[in-house]
Amino acid sequence: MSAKSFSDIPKAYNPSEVEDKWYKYWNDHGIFNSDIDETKKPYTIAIPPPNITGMLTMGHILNNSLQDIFIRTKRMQGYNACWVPGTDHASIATETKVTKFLADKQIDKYQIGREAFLEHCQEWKKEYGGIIIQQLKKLGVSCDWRRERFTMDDEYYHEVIKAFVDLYKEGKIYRGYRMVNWDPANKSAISDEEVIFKTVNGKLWYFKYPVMDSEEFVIVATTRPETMLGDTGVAVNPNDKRYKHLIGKKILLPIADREIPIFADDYVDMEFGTGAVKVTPAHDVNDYDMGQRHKLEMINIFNDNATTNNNVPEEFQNLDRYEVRKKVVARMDELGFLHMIEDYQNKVGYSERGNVPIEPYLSEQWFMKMDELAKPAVEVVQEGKVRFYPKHWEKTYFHWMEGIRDWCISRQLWWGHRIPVWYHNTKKEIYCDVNPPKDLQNWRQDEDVLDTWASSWLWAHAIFKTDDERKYYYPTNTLVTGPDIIFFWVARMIMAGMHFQKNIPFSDVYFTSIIRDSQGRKMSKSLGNSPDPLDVIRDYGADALRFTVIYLAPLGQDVMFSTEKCELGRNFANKIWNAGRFLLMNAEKISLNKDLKFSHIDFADEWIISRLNKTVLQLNKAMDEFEVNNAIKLIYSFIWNDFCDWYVEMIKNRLYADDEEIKSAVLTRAISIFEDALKMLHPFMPFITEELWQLMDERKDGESISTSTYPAVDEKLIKDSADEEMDFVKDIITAIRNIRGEMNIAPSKKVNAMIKSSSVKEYQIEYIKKLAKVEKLKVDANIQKPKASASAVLRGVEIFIPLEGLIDLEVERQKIQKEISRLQSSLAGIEKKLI
RNA sequence: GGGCUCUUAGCUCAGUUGGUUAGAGCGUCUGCUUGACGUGCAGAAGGUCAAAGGUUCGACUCCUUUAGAGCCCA
Repeated sequence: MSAKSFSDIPKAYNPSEVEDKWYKYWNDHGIFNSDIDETKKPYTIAIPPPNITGMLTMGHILNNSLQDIFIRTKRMQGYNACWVPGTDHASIATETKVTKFLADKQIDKYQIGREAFLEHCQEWKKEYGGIIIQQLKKLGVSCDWRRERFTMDDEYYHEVIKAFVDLYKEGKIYRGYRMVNWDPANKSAISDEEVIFKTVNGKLWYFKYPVMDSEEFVIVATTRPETMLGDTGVAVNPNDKRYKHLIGKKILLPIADREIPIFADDYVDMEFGTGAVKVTPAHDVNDYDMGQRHKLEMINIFNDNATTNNNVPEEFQNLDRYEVRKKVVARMDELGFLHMIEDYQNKVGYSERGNVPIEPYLSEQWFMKMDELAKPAVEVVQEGKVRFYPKHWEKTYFHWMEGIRDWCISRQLWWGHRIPVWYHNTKKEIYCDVNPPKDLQNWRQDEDVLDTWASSWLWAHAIFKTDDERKYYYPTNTLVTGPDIIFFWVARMIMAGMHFQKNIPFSDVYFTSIIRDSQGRKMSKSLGNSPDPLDVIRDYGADALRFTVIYLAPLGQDVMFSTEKCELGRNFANKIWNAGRFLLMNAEKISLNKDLKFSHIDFADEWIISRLNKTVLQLNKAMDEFEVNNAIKLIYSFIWNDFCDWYVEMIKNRLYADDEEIKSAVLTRAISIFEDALKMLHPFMPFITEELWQLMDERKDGESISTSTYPAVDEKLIKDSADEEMDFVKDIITAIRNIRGEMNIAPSKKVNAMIKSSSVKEYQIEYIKKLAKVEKLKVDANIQKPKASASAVLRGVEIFIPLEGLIDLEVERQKIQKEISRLQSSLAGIEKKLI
C-alpha cells in the first residue's frame, strides 16, 4: 500500500475545491441509491418536503444535516439506507405567489379561469419549484434523487384523492355549513392551526342598547363594533342580579332597527365589561354556539372579502370591515348610544399565510371527523411504538389529541387536489369517487381543493409507489422535523399511517431546535437576520456549516447562531486537514505495511487504541439515543485532543528515529486510526472526510468512505490501565509545562527535571523529555529537593526543576514579593469589610 | 387562565441513575515562526450552578415555593 503524493497540498483546507467534486462522484456512482434488497435491513427516512416556493433557510440546514447524519451512519453500518426527497405543492403559498406573478403581468386569475391558471402554476413550479432541492444538494445531503416525489405527481395525487374517497365512504368526511376561520385576503377557509394569535392594542367600545317598552338601557362592550349590525341577541349570566329583570325582554337594535331578545346563558362572564354581551352568531365562534343553543337568527353581514353585504342598511353596504367600524361608531355616537371607549389589549387571530385578521365566517366546508382517527395515533405513542425526542413533546401531542376538533380540509383555491365530489345538476345527488361520473355533463364538481396537509399527511407511505416497496421500506425509521408542525403534520401523519397502512409511519421522531440569531430572535425574512446558507457554505464550506450547527444544537434547545460561529467548524476542518497532511507527508518517506499495524506497540499506542474504541462505543450509544450533539463532541475531542494534541506528538519520536520497521509500524497504525476517525466523522462532515480518505490509500473508482465499513468496537481493546498510565504521563508533562509557564522559562530553553518516584517507567521518560522539553530527566525514589528549584506534587510523585541559570532568581524573588504584598493588602481590605 | 422549556465562566452551551477539584468552544491575559496546522501550539485567569426552603452522610442534579426569559394551547 502506498499513499498518494501530498507535497503540493496546501496548508489550509479549501472546501470549495473539494465539495462539488465529491457530490458529483457520489451521484455518478449511485452511492445514495437504494433498492429493495431482502438480504439487508432497510433504514428509511422520508424528508419533510420543503415547500416549492421556499428557499433554503438555516432551519433546513439543521434539519437536513441531522437526517443526513442519521442516514449516512446507518448506510456505513450496513443498512439499506433510503432517504426519499421531495417537495410539497403548498396550496395557498403557491397560489398567492402565482397570482401575484400574473398580476404583475396584468393577468387576472379570475379572467383566465381555473384551467389556464393551473397551467401557469405548473409552469411556475417547473421554473422555480426545484430551487430548494438544488440548494439542498450544496449541503451534501445523501438522498436517493431517483426517488424525488412531489405531492401533486400523478401517483401521489391519486393517493390523496383515494384517501378522501375512502374516508368519505366511511363517513369520516362530511360537508357542513359551519363557522370557519376565513382568510379574506385569500378568500379561503383555513384550519385552526393556521391561525396565529397576535396581541394588538385595540379599543373596547361600550354601546347603550335601548330596552323596548322601558326607559332602561343595557350597556354592552365589544372589540368589534361593526358586528352590531349582525346582532341577534343580548346575553347575560342567569345569576346576574343586575339584569335578572330584563331576561325575556327585547331590545330595539339601533341602526338596524331590529328587535332582538335578552336571554340568559352560563357562558357570559359577569366580571367582563358590563356583564351583558351582544351576540352575533354569524361572526363569532362563542356567539355561534350561543346562537345554536338559543335558536337565534344568524345574519351574515360580510362578503367573502370582508366587505359588508346587503344584509346591512344600504348606506353601510360594500364597505371594508374597518371602514364600517368607524361609520357604525360615529352613527352610534350621533344617536347617543355610544357610552364610552376604553383602551383595550386583545388577541386577534391572523391568517398565517395572508397575514390579515381572520374573520369567523359561516360557509359551506368539508370537514374530517378526527376523534376516531386520533385514538390509535394516541395509543402508539403511549405504547412507545412511536418515540419522541425530546420526550416532553409527548405531552403537547397528547393534549392536542385529547381536545382534537374536526379538521376543515376544504380550501377555496385552485392549486391543489380538487375535491372528488360532484353534484348533480338537477337531482339532489352527490357523487364521490376517484373517477368522475360517466355522464359528466349532468354533474358539476366541487370547486374546492384540499388543505395541503390533507395531502402531506400521507407522505410517509405515499412516497412509495408499489406494494412491494411499501412492504419493504414502510414504516420509515426516523422523522426529523420542527416542533412547530407537530399538529399540522406529525400527528396527522401518525393518524394517516394507522388508518391507511394499519401501521405507524415512523418509529422515532426527532424534534429539531429553533435557530435564532445571536440576540435570540427567531430568524425571519422581515427582520433580515437570517444569513443565506449558500453564502455561508461559500465562505466556510458545507462541512463547517454542518459541523457548527450540530455542535451548537443540543437536543431540544434553541440555537443562537451567527455566521462567525462557523469559524468553529472551519477551524476543525483545517485541523483535520493538517493532521491528514502530517500523516501523508510522512508517508512519502516511510513505507507503509498493514501487517505491522499491531506490532511495536507501546503504552501510547495502547492508549489511543483504547480511546478510539471507547469513543466509538460512546458514539454508538449517543447516536442510538439521538444525542447528535454529544456525538459530535465525542468525535471532536477524540480527533483534536487525543489524536492531534497527544498522539501525533507522541509518535514523532519514533517517526524520526532510525528503525525502519518501527517507523513503518507506527505510521501505518496512525493512519489506520486516523481513517477510523474519518469514518466516524464522515456522516457529520462528508466532504473533507471523503477527500482525506481517498488520499490515505489507493482507492478503486466508485469506492467511497460512504460505503466503507463503520469502525467496530472491540471492547477488549478498551483498557483502563492504558488510560491511567497515559493520564499519569500527561499530568507529569503538564506539570512541567505549568512550571515553565509560571517561571517564564522560554520555550526554546530546555530544562533539567527530577522526579521523586519509583513508578515512572524507563520508556515513559522519552515522551516526557520530548513533550515537556526536558534535557536531563532523573527519576529516583530518594531524590531530595535541590536548592532554588520549582516543584509540583501530583499522583504521589514530586517533580523538581532546578532554576539556577534558567531565570534570574533576584528578579523572580522581587516579582513574588510584589505578589505577596498585593495579596496581603487585598486580604487586609477584605478582613476590614468582614469586621 | 392551562401546559411545556429554560436560568451553570464575560458570551453560547455541556454536565449521564445524587458522589472527590463543576467541563467545552468563543472571548480575555502571558508566552511561542517547537520540521501538520497562527484557521495553530503551550500556559493562565474567570463560577454562591437564578433565589429561598426541604429530603440526604452528601444536591448543579431530587422535592416545594418565588423571581425572570421564551414557546405552545385556550
